[in-house]
Amino acid sequence: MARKRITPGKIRLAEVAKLAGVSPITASRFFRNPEALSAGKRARVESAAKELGYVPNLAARALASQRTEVIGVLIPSLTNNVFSDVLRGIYDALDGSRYSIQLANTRYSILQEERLLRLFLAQKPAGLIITGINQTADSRRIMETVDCPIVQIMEVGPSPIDMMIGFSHFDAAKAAIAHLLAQGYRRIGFLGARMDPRVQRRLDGYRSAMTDTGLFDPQLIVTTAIPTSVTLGGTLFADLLAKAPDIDAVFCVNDDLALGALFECKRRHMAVPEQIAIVGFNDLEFMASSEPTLSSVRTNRYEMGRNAAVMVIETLEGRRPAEPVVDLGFSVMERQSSARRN
Amino acid sequence: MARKRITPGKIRLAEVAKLAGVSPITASRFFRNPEALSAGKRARVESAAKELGYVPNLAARALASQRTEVIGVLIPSLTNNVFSDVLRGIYDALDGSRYSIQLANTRYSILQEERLLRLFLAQKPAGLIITGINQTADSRRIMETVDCPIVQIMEVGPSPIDMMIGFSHFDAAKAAIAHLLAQGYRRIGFLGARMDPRVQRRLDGYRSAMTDTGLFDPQLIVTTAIPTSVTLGGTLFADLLAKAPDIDAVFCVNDDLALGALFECKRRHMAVPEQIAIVGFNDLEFMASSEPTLSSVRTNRYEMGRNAAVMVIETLEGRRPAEPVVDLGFSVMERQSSARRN
DNA sequence: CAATCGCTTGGTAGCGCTGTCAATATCAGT
DNA sequence: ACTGATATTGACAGCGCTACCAAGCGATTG
Repeated sequence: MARKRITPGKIRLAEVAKLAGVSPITASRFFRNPEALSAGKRARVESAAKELGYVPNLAARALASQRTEVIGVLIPSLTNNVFSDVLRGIYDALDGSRYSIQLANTRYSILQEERLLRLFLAQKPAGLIITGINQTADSRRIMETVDCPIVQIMEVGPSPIDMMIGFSHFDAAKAAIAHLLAQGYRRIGFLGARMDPRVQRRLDGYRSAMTDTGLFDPQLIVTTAIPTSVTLGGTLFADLLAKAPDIDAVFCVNDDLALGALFECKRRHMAVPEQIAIVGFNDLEFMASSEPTLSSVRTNRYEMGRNAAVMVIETLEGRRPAEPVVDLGFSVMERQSSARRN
Repeated sequence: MARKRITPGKIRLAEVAKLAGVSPITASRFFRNPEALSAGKRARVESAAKELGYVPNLAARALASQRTEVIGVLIPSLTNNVFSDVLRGIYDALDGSRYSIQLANTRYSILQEERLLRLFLAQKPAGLIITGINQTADSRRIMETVDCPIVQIMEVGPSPIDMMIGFSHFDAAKAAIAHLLAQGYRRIGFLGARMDPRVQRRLDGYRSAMTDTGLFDPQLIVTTAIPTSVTLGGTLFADLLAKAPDIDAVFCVNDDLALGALFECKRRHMAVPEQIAIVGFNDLEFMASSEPTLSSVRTNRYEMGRNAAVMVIETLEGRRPAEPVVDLGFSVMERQSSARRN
């Protein structure tokens, strides 16, 4: 004989319904769609729930309704402060809503991403936020067949799986180089780390700008697969100087590298921007307060995360955004480190 | 009449059991405690599960077993890169395990923390990781009655709720000041932002060290409730100089402030460390590669997160750590910015 | 050889909630 | 007053899994 597992003190929906004098199903509706109840019952259920301190059992709800209120988030790194800004936006947008976040780290591997994707989707998430536009063919196929809102973040490109929010890394890098060119710099080096797809597109933007003006020279490019750091910025800058001692500017694919390059300049007593101009990417907070202040390409990371989450929620609530692809743009913050040479 | 909701194609535990030629309950046991099965059945269930691509339904499992495999994590900030290191440690430790993370941001409010705590505990988490040792009395009471492993992280102190891992912020700050004193600095300023409980304890450590040597002077202390930033470091340092122009060193409660102070020194053409020594706190990556390199107090944030998660898992699996309170210590990284004056 | 023991396996029921549909109450229109 | 339409409410069963208990079975023991 199987046991009776009844937990005596626990407050279930049935208890709330009983106190409110309605059927359990009506009480259930109160929590999911209050408008469907008459004002009287609505008030009764509400006060009964409050009186008993009722908290719905999410597992039971998920099992019965065959869906969850969890939004899966796949990002490539927890270290990179770019993603912590995005995450903050996502968490802020979901704060106070019924939805929660399940986060996973792909470690910049699209195979790992595919594995995590399968894991997530098996639990029927309410929505999905995924980084970038470079997924495996299988990942794409899986996501296209699944029935939940999906937002690709960090960049925009052709053929979104569902929705998309970001900016063009190619254009952003190109604009940074255009700024340096406009300031009169000609031998502009490129420093890149990690070289994930978005960094690659920044390199493409750099190459395009340099080629357009006939200034392209492969000697000006230094890249590595190593993850970024300030220290690495100094090292790469030193490498660049060794390869191309005549550079007059350097574009760094992120601000950590730019800061590292700045420190390396100081160590070598090279004047910034007189001898070397420096431009970074992302416009982290410290760029505006360094000495000299560092130019950078501002990207709207917090807004990106926030809007991505909002897009998912709106879709879930039947108010799908009119425009599935949102380009948040960027702006080149021109500061002392790349000021016009005299 | 109610409907039959049977989903035809779906692979449930029953299908796996059927293919393996065992009862559903035996298949269930395979996933929870493989050792309980005979080798033959174990192999049969395993291959059946793989063949069908079975993925357990976590909601059903949670409902039936009355517990989840979710570890709740309460941290005060998503912006602060100190916490991103801790989080990375937690995620790494849980990677590949059956447990997942539910993260929430208390925004440095213990009332918010209490609210989130109630929310979490209502879902019966497998474990809990919570920041700091300053919880509301109600929070403490709730946590003491709940039956799951709890780890308080970031600092150590008396009367842990359950387990604890961190270090003494008081001792760490005191050691930093001791280092400056040993180097011959006497008028040592203090820069503090946010002033959460841990920062307060660093201030206490500073005060203690200064008082011990008869050098304490309230004019040397500049604090603010504003969240930290590099820019703020510059501003606070300027404030400090206005209050106490004769300072010869400054201890900053974190590295962002230290970097801001360094830039402010450069702007004012004050030589570091000749005129002003600078010591930060946390030893973020950039401290070792700035120019001059910046002294700091190294804290083991990644290890803290990792070990906290491991402590939770070990407890869940019946191997409770012998020592419930772990002091991870710290080390003063003595670099150029606080080198002995000539 | 019966009694006992430990290991493995299975049957039954139920975890707490919601989807489906039917039933009832309410209301406007003729 | 009656019909049909609409707004509310309720009954039922079942979502997929596991807790509990019992039974089967070979090995051990006196």
